[in-house]
Amino acid sequence: MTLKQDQKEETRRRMVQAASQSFRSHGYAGIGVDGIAKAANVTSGAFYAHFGSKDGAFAAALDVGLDEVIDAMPKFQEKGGTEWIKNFADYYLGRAHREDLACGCAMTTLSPEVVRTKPETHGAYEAKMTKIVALFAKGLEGGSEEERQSRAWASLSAMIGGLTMARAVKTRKTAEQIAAAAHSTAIIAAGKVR
Amino acid sequence: MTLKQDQKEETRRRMVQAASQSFRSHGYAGIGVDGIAKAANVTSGAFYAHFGSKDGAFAAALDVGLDEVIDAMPKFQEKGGTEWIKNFADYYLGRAHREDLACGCAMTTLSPEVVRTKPETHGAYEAKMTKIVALFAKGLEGGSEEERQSRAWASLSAMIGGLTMARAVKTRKTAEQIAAAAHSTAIIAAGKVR
DNA sequence: ATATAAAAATAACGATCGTTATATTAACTG
DNA sequence: CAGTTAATATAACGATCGTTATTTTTATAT
Repeated sequence: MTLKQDQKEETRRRMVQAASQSFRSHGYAGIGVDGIAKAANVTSGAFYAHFGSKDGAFAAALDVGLDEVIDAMPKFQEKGGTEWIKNFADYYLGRAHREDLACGCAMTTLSPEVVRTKPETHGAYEAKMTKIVALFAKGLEGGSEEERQSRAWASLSAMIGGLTMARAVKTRKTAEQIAAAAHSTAIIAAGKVR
Repeated sequence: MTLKQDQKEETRRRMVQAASQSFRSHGYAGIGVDGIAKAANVTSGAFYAHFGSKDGAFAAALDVGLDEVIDAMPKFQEKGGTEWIKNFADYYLGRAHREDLACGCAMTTLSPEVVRTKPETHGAYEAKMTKIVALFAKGLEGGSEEERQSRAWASLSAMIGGLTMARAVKTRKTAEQIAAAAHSTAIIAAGKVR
């Protein structure tokens, strides 16, 4: 690994991070290539050398964003049992996460953008989300694998929808009402109540 | 009501509808003023005469979008009882709604955009959503008013989150798995299981 | 040290961005 | 019918859009 390769890798890391935060904060169309490049302390030249297109940068940001979830899931679950889901929901719907768009979970910030991307990106999204749901389901008990995955989808739905509304609302009071409701349902949905 | 006023009203109606569909389809930053004006068969001149700014058009689109939900809610509930929620979830997570972004419910398509708007729009969003939840809760049974509203938030969370993911995924098979899971949880959340 | 390679910066492209100012059209009032 | 007013169209603004081509910089290999 030569020095030049190191620097290139470092530059790419910074650019992916800048793209990631920018797309989450401002949406796909809400930030420009120059803006992302500037946030990474490079210029558009480096941007296109690494990503090829704005679409490409979004795909990369989505990829690492969902990988963050994939990496985090086992850490929540490492103690065994099913109490991890409470900790997960605590974090996901808690104030810190609610009030940080730039570093907010990609499932909530980027999913609404994926709808408008090219089919290729749809496919990558589905693959990663399926992986996330499989990991989520691994931390659930009872029922068949298919049932557990269904409960995982349901629990994630509640958290993502709740987080989205809680963020859109003006007062913290209402945001917390929404978060509490979604929190409760996310946990129930994950359990075997059906 | 003079002819001129009639025409102005008609123009505004077309523009609000164009803004509504455009913002839902492409997101706030994904469509330009000229694009919206063209979709309404007018020019940017008429746009600014009516809305004052692009922000203003978004606020108007959000307003009518959430009013659509407010208007629809009593229609679902008119027969009394709680079975209406199944019909609501059927529609909300069904294929037709999943595959129509432009006419898709504003709660799902516009909420992620509201996060980035000015405080004023946040406030309008909260007011309308609170109204929607109150109407939703009116169709639920058991528990206090506060509990019923909490269940309404929870049920909406599941539907919105589920719809968002179902739309982002590539294959219909997976979309339907997500929709089914969210559907089930939306109904359970609306009932008094907690 | 010099030549070669790659990485990033710079400059420029036409297109579109949101917005303002002005001009044109058409309906209302007398 | 003439004059006024309101609604919409037109034209233009500087800024930014995504992208390509070229130039500069810098590290590696000879």
